[in-house]
Amino acid sequence: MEAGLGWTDDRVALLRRLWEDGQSASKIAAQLGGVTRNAVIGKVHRLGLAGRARGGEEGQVAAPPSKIVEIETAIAVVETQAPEPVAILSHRPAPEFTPPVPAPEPVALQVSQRVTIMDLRESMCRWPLGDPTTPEFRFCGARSITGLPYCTHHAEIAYQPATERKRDRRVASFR
DNA sequence: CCCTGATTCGC
DNA sequence: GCGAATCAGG
Repeated sequence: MEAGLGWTDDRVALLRRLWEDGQSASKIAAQLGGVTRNAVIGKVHRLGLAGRARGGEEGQVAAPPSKIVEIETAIAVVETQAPEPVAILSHRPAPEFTPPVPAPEPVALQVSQRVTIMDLRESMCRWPLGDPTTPEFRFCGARSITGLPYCTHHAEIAYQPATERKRDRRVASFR
């Protein structure tokens, strides 16, 4: 599953916006998923956008990302990152984003930090928390398992064997 | 040691 | 075109 990664128009567009927004290559890579920061930098150069957003004169500091971009990015992440576990357990979010089914189950106690897209790092859990269309949207942010995008808690929810999923019906609830 | 982007070069 | 390895630096 999850074929066709690579620089699709979508991903390139996202890359452009984030880079021009002053995001670091590593953060952009983490958000895109499936690519390293080297790949991002390489692509940036090939696209001819090397050198950050220069307002004109030197000493110009990149402006902080707008709220809109932050939210758009969050949505993009959910659409490009979450598909793996989400597509299996529930259904891919519709264009307008269909809120996940309410979770009647008390998925154990979780003490996560919750981080915004801005503070999300490669080693942090990328499990989406809440509604991406709201400013309150966050990612789990807990230490992720090496090699996986999620922490132990969310990895358990994300990667459930098809067979086991049948009897032990657990729903991906983004909480 | 954490991070940053830049460049090279085999694929 | 792509991106890992590497370089140079903060």
